[in-house]
Amino acid sequence: MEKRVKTINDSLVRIYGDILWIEENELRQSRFKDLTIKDMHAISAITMYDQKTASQVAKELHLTPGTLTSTIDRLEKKDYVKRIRSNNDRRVVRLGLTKKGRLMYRAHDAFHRMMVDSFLKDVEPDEIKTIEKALRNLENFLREHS
Amino acid sequence: MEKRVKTINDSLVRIYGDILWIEENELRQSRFKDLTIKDMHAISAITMYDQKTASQVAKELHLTPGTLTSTIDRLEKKDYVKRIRSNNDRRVVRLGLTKKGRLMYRAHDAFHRMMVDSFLKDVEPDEIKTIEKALRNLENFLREHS
DNA sequence: TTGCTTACTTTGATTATCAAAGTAAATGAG
DNA sequence: CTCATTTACTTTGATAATCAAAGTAAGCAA
Repeated sequence: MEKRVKTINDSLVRIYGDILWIEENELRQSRFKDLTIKDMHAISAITMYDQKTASQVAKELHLTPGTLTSTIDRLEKKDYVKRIRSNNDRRVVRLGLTKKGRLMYRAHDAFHRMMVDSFLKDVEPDEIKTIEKALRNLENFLREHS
Repeated sequence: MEKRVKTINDSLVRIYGDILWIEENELRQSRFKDLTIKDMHAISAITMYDQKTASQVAKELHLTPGTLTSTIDRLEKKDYVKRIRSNNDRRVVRLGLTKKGRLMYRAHDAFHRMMVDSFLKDVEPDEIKTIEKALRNLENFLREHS
């Protein structure tokens, strides 16, 4: 592998591996000790805003419907998430966050904001375009392969 | 969250979530169907080159010693990895790849190479410096938080 | 020699996950 | 309108990854 490509690859691999682990540690030291990172990412995917359906969230998280059901059971029991039966279609479960869930959501979002801010530290506005281009490239690559 | 930061964050989150899943699918269609992505990442961490110790690999993968032992048991049984008892210190297990393991390693590396190549498509040499800077920033941030 | 430390393995329990079967609501063809 | 089919989710039963803690065996130090 060309050296530059290899360096960037190694960096991406390290970052990828470390992020989950660091998020887990931050979580354990926070007031949300009763959650795993998977729980946190479920809360993050549900979001404060949309009232997505269970199927939508399952797809985003690449989980089977059964697994999502048990994830939601757990988060509902711990009072982070609530199920809202759709009135249009009584089969559909829409998902929302409780007050506690919204607190968690904001805390996680704040951590991500810090992470991205650090990522862009000393990066000039016109350089940001380069980064956005590269990320779009990668997303396109992943889309082609899925 | 500032709009630009939010866009980049969302992009990173999508990429993060999709990569594992896509690697898993590629794997299932390949000649290495008997491996999970976790197995693959263990093989990737062991590398073709270093003969790292079990402890080093466990640390890199953020696994406990016990979990690493069972991972290695599995990969040794499937003939991807071999244990090599150190002669200097008979407690130490050094890890190496078998022929099959090296094949897998190269295949996975090739996929990563494609991914990074796509990431850097249309990115000019001087723009690559920007990307390297941003990745260094992120690695420093993660180091501070671990 | 004896006690302490290190490197790994074993054990037992827990938990996330999936595939497949089940339930209940919506839809559509006749 | 009715019944077969599809859709959206839940339940069930099994499997596998993981961890903490205890165990083993080798090295080290006094």
